[in-house]
Amino acid sequence: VKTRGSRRTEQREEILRQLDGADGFKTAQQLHRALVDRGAEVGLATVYRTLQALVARGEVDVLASETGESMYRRCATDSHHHHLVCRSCGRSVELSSVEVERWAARIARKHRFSGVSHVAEIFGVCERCTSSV
Amino acid sequence: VKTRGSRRTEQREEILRQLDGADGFKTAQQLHRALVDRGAEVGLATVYRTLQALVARGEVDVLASETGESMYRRCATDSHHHHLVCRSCGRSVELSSVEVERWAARIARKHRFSGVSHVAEIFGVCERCTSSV
DNA sequence: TTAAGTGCAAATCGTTTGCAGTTCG
DNA sequence: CGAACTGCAAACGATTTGCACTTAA
Repeated sequence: VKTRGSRRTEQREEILRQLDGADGFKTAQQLHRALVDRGAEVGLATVYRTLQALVARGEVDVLASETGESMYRRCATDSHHHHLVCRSCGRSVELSSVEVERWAARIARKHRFSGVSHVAEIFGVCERCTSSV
Repeated sequence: VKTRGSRRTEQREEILRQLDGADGFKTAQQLHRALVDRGAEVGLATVYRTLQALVARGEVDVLASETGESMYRRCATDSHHHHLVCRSCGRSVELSSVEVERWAARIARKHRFSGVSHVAEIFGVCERCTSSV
């Protein structure tokens, strides 16, 4: 286990800036492309490494898209929550749900599973994307 | 769109047999390894192609593991449902949840998202695996 | 100075595909 | 016979890593 993300570097700032500017979940590749297009000099590997570090520190949320790629977003809430994600643009809404939490806990208890975690994400097409097609 | 899985072949039978024998979600690679170990002559590509076909026909369930790999299982219920999956052995329990369905529908409506789908899986370690460590 | 960070290219890993040779119906 | 199917190896796309070089502290 290395100590990562302890320094302030140009590229790290750029990546954070990009994350803040995004209004939804983006893949590492999308973020990198955006950075390059914008003129920022950051390598793809660095984007991956940085995102990894940010996730480890809990500063960024990851979720697996329906196709299996990891998507990242800087979330407002630092506690556990779920998302409603637009399949088309990645725009997302943070959700906290007592129902889901209770459901997961109840099921786990019932079947005597330990070390339980759960994922619950809703995918769809947001209003803006629906009308722009 | 091709017509796939219309024939009865030796390898298809082996794969189905393997799926029936499994008591939880398995990756394509795990299934393939098991088949080879058992002496069945099936190529990895065939396993992937067959699983794909089975999923398309709704005879098999897929879900993305926490690490992003696809895991397959022959499910009893043919309608939409969720799972409680053991991280250690893959053993799983099928769940149907009115709460989750209602929650997803309510959230989608509220934010005016269309074409909505959702995933909700619970991961943990089953009793048997917990005690065998 | 020196551990942390970076770019690049090569390496992984899961999965898909092109193709030539089988096989089911 | 002809469309499905198969194996194999090459192709892929996302992510990781080895390495030599740079830089923050």
